[in-house]
Amino acid sequence: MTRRPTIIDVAKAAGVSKSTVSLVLQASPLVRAATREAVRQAMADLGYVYNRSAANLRSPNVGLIGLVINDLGNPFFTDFATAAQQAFAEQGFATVIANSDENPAIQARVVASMIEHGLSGLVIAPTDSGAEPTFAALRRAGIPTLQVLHKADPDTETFPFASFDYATSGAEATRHLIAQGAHKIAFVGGLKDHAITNERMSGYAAAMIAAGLPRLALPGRPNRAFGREAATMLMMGKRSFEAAVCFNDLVALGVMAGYARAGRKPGSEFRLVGCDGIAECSDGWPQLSTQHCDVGQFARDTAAALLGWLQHGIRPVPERRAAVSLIARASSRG
Amino acid sequence: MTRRPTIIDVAKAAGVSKSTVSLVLQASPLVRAATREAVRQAMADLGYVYNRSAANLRSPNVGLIGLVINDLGNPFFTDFATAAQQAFAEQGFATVIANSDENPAIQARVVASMIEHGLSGLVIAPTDSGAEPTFAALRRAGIPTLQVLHKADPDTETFPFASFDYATSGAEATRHLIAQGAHKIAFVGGLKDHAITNERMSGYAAAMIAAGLPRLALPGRPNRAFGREAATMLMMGKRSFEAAVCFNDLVALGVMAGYARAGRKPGSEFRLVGCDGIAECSDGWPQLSTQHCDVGQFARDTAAALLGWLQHGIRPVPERRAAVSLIARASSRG
DNA sequence: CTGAAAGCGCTTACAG
DNA sequence: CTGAAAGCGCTTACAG
Repeated sequence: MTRRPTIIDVAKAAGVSKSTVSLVLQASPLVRAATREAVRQAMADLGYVYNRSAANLRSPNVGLIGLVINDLGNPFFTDFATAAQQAFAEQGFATVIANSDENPAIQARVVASMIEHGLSGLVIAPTDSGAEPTFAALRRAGIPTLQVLHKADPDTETFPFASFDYATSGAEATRHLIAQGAHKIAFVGGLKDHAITNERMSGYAAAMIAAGLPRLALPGRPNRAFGREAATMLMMGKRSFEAAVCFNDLVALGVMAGYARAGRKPGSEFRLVGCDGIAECSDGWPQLSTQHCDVGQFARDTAAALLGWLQHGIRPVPERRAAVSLIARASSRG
Repeated sequence: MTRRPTIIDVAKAAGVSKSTVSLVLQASPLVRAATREAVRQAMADLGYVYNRSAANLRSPNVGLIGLVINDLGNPFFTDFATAAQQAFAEQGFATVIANSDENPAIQARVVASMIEHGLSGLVIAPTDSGAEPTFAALRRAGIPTLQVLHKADPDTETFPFASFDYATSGAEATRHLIAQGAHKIAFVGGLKDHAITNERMSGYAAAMIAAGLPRLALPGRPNRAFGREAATMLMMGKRSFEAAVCFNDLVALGVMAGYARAGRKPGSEFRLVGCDGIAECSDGWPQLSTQHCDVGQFARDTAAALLGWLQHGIRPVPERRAAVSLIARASSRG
C-alpha cells in the first residue's frame, strides 16, 4: 500500500505552497476562487485524505463530540443518541457514541480513549455508581462535559446537569391512577438505591402519602424481563394489586406481558403507567399510558447547550429540568 | 485553563529523557522497573494525559475501530454493537459507534470523519442504497473494512462480507407454518426491492412454490408500527390469512399487537414467525417464534475476523454466512 | 492573496 | 537500559 498523499503533494500538483492548501482545507476566504479550484482538483486527482491527527496537534479544535450512554438497549437512549447526533451534525460536529452498559470500568475506559483522541466536548449519561474516576479524568483534561439524567458529580458548575422532572410526573401518574379508582398501587422496577430510581419513585411516594394510601416498591432491573417477573408477584396472594407506576416503559411492557400471559388484560382490572414515552407505548396493544419525555427536544436542547458553550463560551445553567407530560392511554383507563 | 503537560514535562519531573517516557507509555520492556515507576509517578503528579493525535502522526497504529450501524432503533443492532464493542475492548481496541439511520449522506459523513481521525479498521452495516461514495472513500483510504448484513460493495476481496443464512431459515420457517396446517401465508415487512428484503423473502418464496401455495408479500418499514398496520390488511376481506413470515421480529411484534387490538390472539388461529431473535421475542406474550440469529456470536466472530486482519494480516474469507435456527414458540404453535 | 519558517507532542531509529 | 535528533502532516503567525 502506497503512502497517503499529504498537503505537500497536493501543493506540488496544484503549483502552490502548502500554506495555501491548508487555507483551502479550512475554507478560508483568503484564497482566490481559481486557486481554490486548482487545489480541490489536485486533491481529487491524488485521492487526498485529510489527516486530522496532524491538524489536532497544531490546533486542538477537533469538531468531535463524545456521547456516552449507559444503556444502549433502551430505546429511550437510542432515540436520544440519534437526535443528539443529528443536532451536532447540523453544526458540523461529528459524534461518536459509546455504550458503558452501566459498567463503570467500561465507562472509564471509553472516556479515557475519547479524551486521548481529543474531544471538543462530551455528553454523558453516567453509570449510577463508580463514575468518580471518569469525572476526575474529565476534570483534569478540561473537556466541557454535560451530565444528563443522572447527576454523578455534584459539581454542576463544572459539569452542568440536565434531566427531566420525574418527581412531578410520578406524582401526577399516581394521582391519575387514584382518580381511576385504584388504591393498591405499586411502584415497579428500577435498581434499588439508585439515584434515578429514588427520583422517579419520590413522586409516587408523595402522592400515595397525600392520599393516605400504603406504598409498596418492587425494585428490579429496568427491562422487560423484570417486568414479567414482577407481574407474577403483583398478582400473587390475596392483596393483589390494582395498579402500578413503573420505573420505565420497558418494565411496564414486561408487566403487561406478564398479565397477558395469565390471561388478564391490563386496563380496567389492572392499570399501568410507564415512563419515558418510547414508541412502543403506542405500537403495542393495549397501548401504554406513560410519563412522556420529549427525548428529541431534550437531545436538541442538550446539544445546543454544549455547542453554545464550545462555540460562544456560554456556560450552560448548572441544572435544567425538562417537563414530563402524562399521556393516559388504554393501559390505565380500561 | 493551563497548558496540558507533555512528555517533556513528565521527563523533567522524573529526571529522565522524553524517549524514556515514550517507552514507558508503550509499556516497553526496555525500561527498568524503578525508572518506569518514577515516570508513572510523575505522570500521576502532573495529571498527564496522553495525546493520541501526536502519537498517530508518527505511527498510525491507532487502536480505534469504527462501527457504523444503519438502524440503532433495532435491538438486533444494539446487541450487535454491544457485543462487538466488548470483543474489541478485550483486545485493547476502542470502538466508536455511529448510526447512519439508513441515510447514505449521514453514512458518508460519519465514515469520512472516522477516516480523518485515523481508524485501524471498520465494521459497517451499510445502507441499502447510495453507499458507493462511502466505499470509494474507504478504498482510497485503505481502511480494512468488513461489510455485514448487506453487501453494498460486490468487491468482497477488498471488503469481506458476513451475514446470516436468511434464505435457508426463511424456507424452514415457512415449512414450519405449512406443517402447522396453514396455507394462506404472507410475507410481511421489509422495504420493497431492498436486498435484505429479497434475501429474507427468497426462502419463503421457494418453500411456498415447492408446496404449490400462492405467495403474497406485504412490504413495509421494518418496525412495529408497520406491523400493526399490516395486521389490519391481513385480517381484511374474505381471504384472511392464516399465518405470516415476518421480515423481522419488530414487524412480527407489531402484527401481534394489531391482532391483539382486534381481540385476536396469535397462536392457533393466526400463526406468526419473526426473524432476528431479539430478547423481546420471549419477553412478550404470547412468546414469538423466530428465526434466531446468534448476534452475540456473530459479533464476536466479526470482531475476531477484523482483528486477525489488523494484527496478523490474515484477510477474512470473502463471504461468510452464519446459521440461523428456527425457534418455535406459542405464536406459531397455538 | 501567497510563501517560508517554526512548532504542535509524540515515536523511531541510532548511538552510547 | 537511556539520551539526542529527526520527522510525522498539519496550522499559524509573519512577511511580502
